[in-house]
Amino acid sequence: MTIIIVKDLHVSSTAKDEMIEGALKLLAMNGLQATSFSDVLELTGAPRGSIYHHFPKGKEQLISAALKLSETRTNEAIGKLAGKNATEITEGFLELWRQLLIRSQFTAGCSAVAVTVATDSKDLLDSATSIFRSWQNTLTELFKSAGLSHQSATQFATTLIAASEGAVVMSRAEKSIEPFESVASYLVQQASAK
Amino acid sequence: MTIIIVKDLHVSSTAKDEMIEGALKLLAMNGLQATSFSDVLELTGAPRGSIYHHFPKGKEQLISAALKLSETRTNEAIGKLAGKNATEITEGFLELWRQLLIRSQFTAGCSAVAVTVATDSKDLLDSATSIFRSWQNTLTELFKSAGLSHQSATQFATTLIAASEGAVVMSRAEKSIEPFESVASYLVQQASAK
DNA sequence: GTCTATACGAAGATAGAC
DNA sequence: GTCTATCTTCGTATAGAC
Repeated sequence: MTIIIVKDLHVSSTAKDEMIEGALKLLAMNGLQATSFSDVLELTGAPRGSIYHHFPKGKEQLISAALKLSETRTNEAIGKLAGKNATEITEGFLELWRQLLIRSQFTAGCSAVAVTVATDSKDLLDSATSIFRSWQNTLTELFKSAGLSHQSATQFATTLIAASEGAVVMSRAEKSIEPFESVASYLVQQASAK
Repeated sequence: MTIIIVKDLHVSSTAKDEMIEGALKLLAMNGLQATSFSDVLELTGAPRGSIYHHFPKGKEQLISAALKLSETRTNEAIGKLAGKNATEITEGFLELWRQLLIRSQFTAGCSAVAVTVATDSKDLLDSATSIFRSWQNTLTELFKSAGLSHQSATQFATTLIAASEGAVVMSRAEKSIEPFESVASYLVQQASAK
């Protein structure tokens, strides 16, 4: 009897989805300009002929789809923190970034940051803005449900996002979890005091 | 009588310095890959023939010099906060970023972040790391002089840097000072409680 | 939906004259 | 130190066959 190990079981993944997925991965690791069609094709094994079939508007459309995917995914993850207290919400959000850093061995970061600091396209900047805004809104609501005032929830949500983003960049630069954990520890402390 | 207005009076600026200066500006605005020699030449008016005269190792050398310039400048600015209390140090550091955002109308950010999220060069990543590390060290010392414990100073310095970096990115995305000010307000509050 | 081939431009880098 | 010209590579995009 032979056992077949399927490395990645994507039940209904199309070539298009694979490309979006690959673009997101490369975006987070290499930045916007360094995410080329060639790289995406190499990573996904997708055929070159498919690019402009699936993304007639070219690269912007692919990147835009990748950002949209990132927004959906992260919002799903954040949504699971509903009903928890401020400390748990903070820890849960930080855990998402911690996993990204560790799994990628400090080579990956936030796709929205990568795009924001490198794009000249209004549309792509808007897509990145949409990500930050949705996190902001969701986290603010969660913190309010956890008992924080509107003002306090808003401010702490924004700070949590900003500090996480910055900490991820610092840990990528250092190739060490240390800066991230230092910031994480501080934030959890703050949340627990609320 | 004719009045001659000199737009930029750099007493002893060489073509090389102008190019480094220009590269830093473009890096902060457009990101790493989008900072091309052509753009630097256009911005500075430097002659194309000078590039490989001044930077024989090419683009990496130019970017590396720009990061070094950024490190020197920011450290000078941070150094001026010596002897101040925790609140003033925090406000002073934040003010540097606020000025960058406002002067550039939310088009510029941190060059070290731009490089970290977009480079594949070990050397350039190290240059960025050096920037974060020097801020970290300097701010930690300042906070210790202001009366904080070693542990507390370290953690707050790291968080201040991370949160500032993240807030700058968010404000660039939103093209509004709001996210930055929300984070800044929170951080100053925290510093004042120490 | 996928393939090959190719056009087109931009960017980094080099050579040699002045 | 600066100039022009050129080379190579690479990335996006297009065309047309299968």
